[in-house]
Amino acid sequence: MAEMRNRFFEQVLQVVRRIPPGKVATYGQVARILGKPRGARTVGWALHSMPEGSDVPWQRVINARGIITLDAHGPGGAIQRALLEAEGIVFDEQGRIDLEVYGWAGLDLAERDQLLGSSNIL
DNA sequence: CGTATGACGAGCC
DNA sequence: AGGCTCGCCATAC
Repeated sequence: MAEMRNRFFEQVLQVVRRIPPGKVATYGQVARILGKPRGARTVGWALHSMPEGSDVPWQRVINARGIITLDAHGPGGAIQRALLEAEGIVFDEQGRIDLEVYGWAGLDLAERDQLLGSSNIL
């Protein structure tokens, strides 16, 4: 089989690539999709060590409160915010994104199964 | 092989 | 309400 050592790192990137423009997902949500409901931190770690020049829309991942965690008061956060606003996402006065409006619905079961390698693990 | 490190999250003070 | 602590988990060293 091809690379069965499919690192968690890569699984995270695969899921993030599925987040459509104008939508956002939370670290915890991505972790849950990968079967690690308590692995939110690890998702953050995966994105922070992501290779540059990748096609991964990393900016679409924020925390559970709808707020940008990455360097919130520095250039990193400003860049992420700019990228999201360019996709049409609106931030409220507190710099928060309304997950009820912009939250990604997530993958349906078929997609998730396919992404995870479909070895009928569930 | 043990310790440290986060772009988190939920709970407690 | 806002801030601090503790638990989680896959890598890095």
